[in-house]
Amino acid sequence: MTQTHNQPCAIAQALNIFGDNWTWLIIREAFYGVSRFSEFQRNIGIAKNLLSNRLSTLVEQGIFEKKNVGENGTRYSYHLTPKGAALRTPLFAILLWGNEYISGDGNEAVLLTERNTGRQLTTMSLVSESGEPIEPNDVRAIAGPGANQEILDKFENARNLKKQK
Amino acid sequence: MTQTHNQPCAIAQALNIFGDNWTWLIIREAFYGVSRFSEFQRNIGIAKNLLSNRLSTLVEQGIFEKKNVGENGTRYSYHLTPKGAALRTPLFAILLWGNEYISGDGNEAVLLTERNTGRQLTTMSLVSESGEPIEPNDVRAIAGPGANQEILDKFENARNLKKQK
DNA sequence: CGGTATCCCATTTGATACTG
DNA sequence: CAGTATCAAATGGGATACCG
Repeated sequence: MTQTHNQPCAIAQALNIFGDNWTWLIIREAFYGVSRFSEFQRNIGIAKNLLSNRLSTLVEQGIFEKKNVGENGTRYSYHLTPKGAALRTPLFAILLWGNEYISGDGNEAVLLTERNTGRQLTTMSLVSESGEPIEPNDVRAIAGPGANQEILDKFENARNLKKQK
Repeated sequence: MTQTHNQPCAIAQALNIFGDNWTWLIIREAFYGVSRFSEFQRNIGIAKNLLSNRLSTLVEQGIFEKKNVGENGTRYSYHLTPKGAALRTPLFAILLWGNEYISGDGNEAVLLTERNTGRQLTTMSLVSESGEPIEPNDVRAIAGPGANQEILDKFENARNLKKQK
């Protein structure tokens, strides 16, 4: 698509930013410590003009911060803002899913581990206010304060579908 | 891009499937209980040929299961497989990020709640083997058994970058 | 209903060249 | 180094028509 939708659902909104694969890969590289234009380019294998576009958008969106680090103004670094760093959660979620369902056990190219124990981490979960992990079945999606009629209808419809069962 | 990369990293692999926004939206709809071709089409506003393509790919990938539910073979339903249902984690992660950093507090179109208490869920976390949520700073990404030289280099490089600080 | 086939247009892409 | 400019080629997009 590439074309923007205007659904109020945050998923659709977020996808307007991250619909492009390059963008995810750029952010992944940032988590690995990459901050320079040429490094992104080399590691990802992206064309310069595309990288330039994507980085500009990400800076506009407040996900990266561009700093001048050159002695004479010819070098820049791109670092994740808090907003950008918060993308670690979706990114890790995708990684764990891919490890389990694409790579498969024993073939993972990248693993997540607990720093202290070195143990592998394979599970990600919603956490309650009291700090307890919540089972997927105990989670409900509901319409929020920013919902429009379309979303209200959708949840109404979802309720009806469940009743029919 | 659309073009497939062949990096072994599970993120890149997963993006080969989900690089397309339509795909995420289709899966989102599936979580809302949608299972029919025409419903997907109407709710997402996607062209028929595109929907057909995307669904075919998703069935091939083992994310949806296509069942014949028609009396005379003219009706089908698409349901998430366990592999597909596991995408709830990345999807929720994206939703929470979008709620916090795009919609903002009080403007969320869709919220996640705990079924029993009705309390809003805003946090997602990696969970240790012993069932404890892990802080982001306590997580390390390391090269796994399926890593190639490129990935090993990347982590080597990341270590060097940290030492410099 | 659940698609497939076809067409045409807008966009995206990557390569190359160029610049401060 | 960190881009911008340009451009031909490929791709993705939606609309329409058609089918079992």
